Amino acid sequence: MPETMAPRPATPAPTLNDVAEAAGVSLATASRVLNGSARKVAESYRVRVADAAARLGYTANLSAQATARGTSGIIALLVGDIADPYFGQIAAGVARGADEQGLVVTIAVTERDAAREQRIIHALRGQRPRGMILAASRAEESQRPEWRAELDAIAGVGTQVVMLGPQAEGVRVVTIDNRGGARALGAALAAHGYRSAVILAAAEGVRTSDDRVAGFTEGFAAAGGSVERVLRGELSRESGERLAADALADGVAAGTVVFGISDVIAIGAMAAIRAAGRVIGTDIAVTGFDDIPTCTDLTPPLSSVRVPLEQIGYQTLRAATADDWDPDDTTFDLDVVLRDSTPARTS
Amino acid sequence: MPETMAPRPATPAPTLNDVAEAAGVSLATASRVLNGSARKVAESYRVRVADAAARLGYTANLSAQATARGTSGIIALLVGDIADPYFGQIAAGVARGADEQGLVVTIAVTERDAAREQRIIHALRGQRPRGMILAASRAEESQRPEWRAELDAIAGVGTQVVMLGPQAEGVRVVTIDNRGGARALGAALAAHGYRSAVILAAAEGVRTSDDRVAGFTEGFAAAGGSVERVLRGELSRESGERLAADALADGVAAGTVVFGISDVIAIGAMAAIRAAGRVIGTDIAVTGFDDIPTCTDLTPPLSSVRVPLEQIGYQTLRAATADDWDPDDTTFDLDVVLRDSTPARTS
DNA sequence: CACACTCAGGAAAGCGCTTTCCCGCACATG
DNA sequence: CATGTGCGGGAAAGCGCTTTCCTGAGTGTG
Repeated sequence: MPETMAPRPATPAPTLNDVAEAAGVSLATASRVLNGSARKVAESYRVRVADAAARLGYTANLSAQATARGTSGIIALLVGDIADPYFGQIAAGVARGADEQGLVVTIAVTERDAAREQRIIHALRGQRPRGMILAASRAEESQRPEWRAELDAIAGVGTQVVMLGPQAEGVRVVTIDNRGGARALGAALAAHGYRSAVILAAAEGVRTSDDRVAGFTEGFAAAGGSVERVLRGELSRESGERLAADALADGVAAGTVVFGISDVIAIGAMAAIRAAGRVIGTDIAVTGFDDIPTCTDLTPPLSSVRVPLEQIGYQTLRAATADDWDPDDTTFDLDVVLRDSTPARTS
Repeated sequence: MPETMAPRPATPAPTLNDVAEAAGVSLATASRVLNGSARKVAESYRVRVADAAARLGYTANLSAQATARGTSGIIALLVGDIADPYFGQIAAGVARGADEQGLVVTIAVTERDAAREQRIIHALRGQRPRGMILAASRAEESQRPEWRAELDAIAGVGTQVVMLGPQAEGVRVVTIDNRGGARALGAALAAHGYRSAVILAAAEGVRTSDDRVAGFTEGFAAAGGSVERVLRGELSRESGERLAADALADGVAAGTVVFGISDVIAIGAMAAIRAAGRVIGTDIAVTGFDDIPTCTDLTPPLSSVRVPLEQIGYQTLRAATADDWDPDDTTFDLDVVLRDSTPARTS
């Protein structure tokens, strides 16, 4: 082992024992002073210990603390892709909540792959985390037996599991009313005079996508519109671009609205539409979903449905840590935000 | 404590002891089989243990393992704001590298605040992480004595610190050649016929910002351009918008190029310019830095300097874990990408 | 056949904490 | 003055692992 740089100083980290000795008290007392205990310690001892700790630059060894206590201050967060602004915002909310409670968050990337997710969950169980937040799970997963077994095992170590998404047995759930939001979006567009729509979605079985497709269809149809086609791909910009190109190749009538079930998909679609020489808005309208910050910077600005992701992340953390938990608190309502990418049709 | 949902099953997590008993071997043997040891174990024992572990759904308690070993498999990552695509991409690279090596990454948000950062570092030291990646530190920090003391203490617990940014004593460093990239950008714009520039930067002392300002100025001036003004704010869209509005209020000549030292700043500037009724590109040109994915989706597409953030994140992780470490591997060169927001001037 | 030697399991001593007990002290009570 | 009762410090027993020893069995040698 070369050990090229940063030769470890011979100063090992001070232990609680060191602090106790320096303060001239017992280990037990030092522990009580420094790491919140119910028992009182005389003021005189308290200061001596606190001083010694400060002087030595003591920091409790969290691992040791966790083994002794049998529980850690860790929140495990599983996201599909941390570079995606969708998950980034959620992570920001989770991080804020965790910070408030003095918890640490470990993050893992599932790449939206179920097998990978399960492996990660199994590995993370070893941390004995206080809570585990599943932000990228599919609906069907929660039915599979191995999955159930893993979840039970997790509950066994005292970890509270929270899923962001659809109802599921035995875990707390924070739901986004994707269906309702999409319904409102469909209705709003119909009210704007649109009668024909093409939907660009993710694969069937991705619950978020399915809900948005269903909701939009309901709302749009109820107000007299009709969904011509639903094309399925992935939750990515590239997929949106490809699907939109396919649709355009098959012919898309002027006055149609293209609904990308997430903003990144819609953004890809905009690129494809432009590349095909069509005009976004007056010719082909486009709307997304999520209302990521980029929406307002596009030309034309992209219509969307605002999803308060940071808030959601925060609530999800709360759900993981709160002793009492009222599921009613945690359905988020969404606002439709129409912009110039879906101008009112005055025909 | 209401304990509303998910009543903990009475099944506590199986311990290594349970596995050993189930397999009819000693604790030591079980440990050697399951958690990589140099010592050999007879095949017959090996299978019995492995079977028992699988049957019981055993997962090693990482905290206990860490206390016993005196070192953990944790990488602590400090970012300014995880919702910012800049940090999001870096985090993705770090996560990928960590996953490859079976490490876990804990993430903390400094909000770009030095005091907060220091608090977090102190707290995270308790984890005894294998490595700590500082992605949002300022240059001056590394000089302050408390800072040095904290860093020494961290090294004392065996944590390898890696800073993303300027050179610093005693820690490994991964550098982005901001100055060089910006110089190239300035030169390229001058070559495109621009002669006058306004720079929108972050506060003085933010090293990344300072380097980009300096580099751009060098490159632009060397080729005959002149930087009219440098306005300072923060690294955010809002700041970019505000600064650009200020500049416009003071008057900006047609043919000037506005350089936002990060893409988000440039994007804010684009909004302000448009709001002022000016045309981006032909009238006032705009360029950013970082080349976040959004750049190509803007209208006009935003010129920028490509910074391979995911790669950089990956390399910082390597820097944190590699035994041998060659600092030369880790200066990243940047590519200028000119798009329609800075058309060639044909005057 | 006595005598080093390996080899691999198991007992047990940690790792740095928390927490249960025990115990001596000071004060209150009859 | 004997007894009861809090109170709070300290000894020590864990927590679930790793790792150092110790030990007995199996080899090879002269």
